[in-house]
Amino acid sequence: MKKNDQYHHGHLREELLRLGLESIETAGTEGISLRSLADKAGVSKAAPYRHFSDKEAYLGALADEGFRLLCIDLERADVAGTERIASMGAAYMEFAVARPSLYRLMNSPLLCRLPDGSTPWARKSLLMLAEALRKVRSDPGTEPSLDVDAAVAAWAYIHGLVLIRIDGLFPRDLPAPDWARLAAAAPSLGA
Amino acid sequence: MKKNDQYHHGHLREELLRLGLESIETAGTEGISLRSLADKAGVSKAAPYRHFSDKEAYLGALADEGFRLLCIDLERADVAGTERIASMGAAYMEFAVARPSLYRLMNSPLLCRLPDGSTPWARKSLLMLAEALRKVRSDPGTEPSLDVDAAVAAWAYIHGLVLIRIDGLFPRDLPAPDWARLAAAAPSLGA
DNA sequence: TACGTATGTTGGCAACGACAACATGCTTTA
DNA sequence: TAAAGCATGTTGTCGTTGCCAACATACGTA
Repeated sequence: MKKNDQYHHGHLREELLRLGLESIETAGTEGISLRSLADKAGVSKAAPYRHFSDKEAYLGALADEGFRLLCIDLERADVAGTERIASMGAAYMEFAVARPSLYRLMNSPLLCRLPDGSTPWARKSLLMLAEALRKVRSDPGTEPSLDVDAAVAAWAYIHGLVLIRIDGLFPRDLPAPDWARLAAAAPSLGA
Repeated sequence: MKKNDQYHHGHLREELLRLGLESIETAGTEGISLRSLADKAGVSKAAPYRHFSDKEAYLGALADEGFRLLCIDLERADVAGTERIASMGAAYMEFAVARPSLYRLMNSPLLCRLPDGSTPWARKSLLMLAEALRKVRSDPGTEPSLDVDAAVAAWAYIHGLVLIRIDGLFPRDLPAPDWARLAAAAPSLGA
């Protein structure tokens, strides 16, 4: 345990990411400011700039932190057998529903503006989905190679489904869709 | 034609929306400020607040303006026959690719925070998609009723596909998917 | 021990959203 | 027609934010 008010925080970078994950869902992505985070960390307003070149770099790091958490959930859901995709699809949707603002940040155009290699977990999570899809398809024993278009189709479906749900795009006055059933329908895609 | 520097602009609301549509793709959604728009319209910084209660109300109006444009494109693509959905799917993707920032705004969580009935064109465009889907399915002559889950499935697929494309989420170093073919695959959904 | 570097602080600037108080000009009606 | 009322635009201001420069502090290392 460190003394309370020392000049150097010690783990400010990790603390800022932790605080970001904590407040993004309550305050929304727009409600996150480096100044307010610095306040919460008990540190001056300019301190975050010692760890992140600008706000976009911080949000990029926060997004990748989100992908790290997603990878953990996907790993846990990666059961063997035919229900592999359904299980991962459900885990994927549960993650997004539990952390809607973070999920949006993770899939925002911000990511592709970041320097290559700055979001390793984002790449990892995509490869996990693609690999699971590949395994399911090669289970019958035909082609073990990855069909890019099929993977994108499945990804697009679950991604769109999740966004329509968490963004509240579906009209409130119409009968609500069966989200779980729709999420489980992902494997029937890309024939 | 009106005199140039008169006290009252006359069509400020429409002008602000027009300027917004014009600059959103070049400056990005984050780059839009009511102040800069007021400048471009040759009007003082507080003038926009006479027409929109706050920035969110303006962005909501801008989004609905986008849906109006989308409705026009969808209407044009609503050809009769079996390729109805493929045609509308292509039009949908072309719209989003041509106006990525606007498309993102139109499908942002902002919409569901707006008062009911403030985005009539958003509703219209969704109903157009659902109606087209219904027609295709009843073409064989079985059930004319709308299957909500099937409509959401098709919507989610094309929505996710478009977002993955315009947000640049697909890794640049992997072989690019065939977007057009994927978009045309929408009708095979939700069996 | 002294120096260099990483980390944190203070002060300040410009842009922005939003509000209040005021100015202007159209519209309606007495 | 004239005055009242309202819609619309202006000026001034405040608080917040991103970001930079100059400075302070502490840690590691030669």
